[in-house]
Amino acid sequence: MKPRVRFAPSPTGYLHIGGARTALFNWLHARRHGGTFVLRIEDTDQERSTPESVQAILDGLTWLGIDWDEGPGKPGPYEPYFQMKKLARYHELANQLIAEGKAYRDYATEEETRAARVEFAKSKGFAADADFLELRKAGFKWRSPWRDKTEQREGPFVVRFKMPELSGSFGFDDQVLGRIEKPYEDLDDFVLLRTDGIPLYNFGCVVDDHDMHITLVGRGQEHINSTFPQLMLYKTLGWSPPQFAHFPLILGPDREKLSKRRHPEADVMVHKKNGILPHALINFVARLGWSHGNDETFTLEDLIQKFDFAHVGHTSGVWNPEKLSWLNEHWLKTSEPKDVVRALVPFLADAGLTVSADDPRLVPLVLAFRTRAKTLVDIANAAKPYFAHGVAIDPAAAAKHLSSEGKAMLQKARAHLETLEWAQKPLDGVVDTVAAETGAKKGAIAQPIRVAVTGGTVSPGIGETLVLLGRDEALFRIDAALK
RNA sequence: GUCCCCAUCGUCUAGAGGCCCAGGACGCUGGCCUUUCAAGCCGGCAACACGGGUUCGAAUCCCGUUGGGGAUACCA
Repeated sequence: MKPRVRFAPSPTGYLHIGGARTALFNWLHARRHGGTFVLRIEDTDQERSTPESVQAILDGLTWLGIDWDEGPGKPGPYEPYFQMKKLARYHELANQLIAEGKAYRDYATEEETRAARVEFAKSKGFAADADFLELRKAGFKWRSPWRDKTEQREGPFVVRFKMPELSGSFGFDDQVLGRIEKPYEDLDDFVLLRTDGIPLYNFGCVVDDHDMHITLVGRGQEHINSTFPQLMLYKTLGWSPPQFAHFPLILGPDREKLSKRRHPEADVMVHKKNGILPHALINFVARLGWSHGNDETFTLEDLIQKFDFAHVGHTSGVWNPEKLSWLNEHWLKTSEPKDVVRALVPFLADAGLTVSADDPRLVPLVLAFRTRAKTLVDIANAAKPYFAHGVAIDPAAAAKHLSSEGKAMLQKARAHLETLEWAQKPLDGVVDTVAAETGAKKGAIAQPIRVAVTGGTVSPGIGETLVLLGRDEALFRIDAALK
């Protein structure tokens, strides 16, 4: 059977790096087995959900090259793919559960729940106004007086699942972690529908995964515990649950869970801005929590061919910016130059250069600087002087290499340069020619040329640099330096 | 607190009882190459959390301890 998997983000901000990896693992699984990858927007948190966030998620996935078969902009058989558009469906199911005595309307007022809370707090020695979560930690459980009533009345209510009183434990076989179990008694009457009629995560998630015929749910380990109430729902609704796969978390360099607040790198798009290739990020994030022997670099095809849940790790991984950087350097060096150029163009624009993607100077430029750059930003910055007319010479470099001897060498080199075919090889030869002629060291010839032509002491090889500049510009700069 | 998950170099990891006095990668570091800077190449440092078992034999299995993370909402 072809798998149907999904990525179900909540649109409450940018695409989070952890979410991106969850999406990737699911996508890889679908692509490998010829299955379907569904994108579902869980927008039930009305306070935090925004249309901009939906767009940010779509943009992030698109940049990474993760496409979806069903979801926003991709009509499919199980529409809609936004939870807020199928409220009626949740209500229908909730009412069915109520009618069957498997859920109930909880009309408990604020006062009633508070009274119960205060009583518990007192018995445990807490202040009367102790934080709800603190009390939960101390073992407070809300047991509604409406649990066993069926009467309806006016006024707001939440719909709660009526947890059966069962002994023993239940669980599931996680595709990465193995068997996970929990005693029934650990579950309580969780809320299905809020007062405003909007479903809560556990309910909406189960209904949608069922409705969308999801066969495997792959998500972060933070959801392990919510699998249990969800399993109860499947059982109660008479549905068979999908398989589950829980992926390890990604921690920040400080070993805290990667969060939007403290970790800028949690935003997928900051890496785009930083000049990281999308595939480098994919490669990095894939290797964080998954492995394939000693392999480190993977093309997308490799990943699709080799990815499996069995080799997803069990341990949280720490974000390692150096490794991301190395991977970016690797893909900068090994990708098709044309592809690098395409990714580079926006950065050129940011650097103030209006160059079209098919400018013939771009490929040689990428070839010259890709081994010297960590990011596309580096390449764009390096490229800038090559598009200008004339160059400002660094005084320290001039002092060192454009002394009278330096200029003498430069003069000799210039004379040869004029006669040569303007290509890397013959141009490189000029250093040897002058060295043979004068008995000087190669550095004493190459450096004055380099400084004259680039303004500094660091650049690609002389021949390559000269070609990049073009004959006219190169000669112009040399003459300027000679003055 | 309770429940759940986890535990190999600083970091990501290989390792499914003997092939491991533990391999790869990043980083760090020494060198080679070299007209600069990179890249590349060769080398080095560096780990099985601890304690008990099981076994002829354990990084690998079991138990406990410790440590880390996650969940405990009318967020997802």
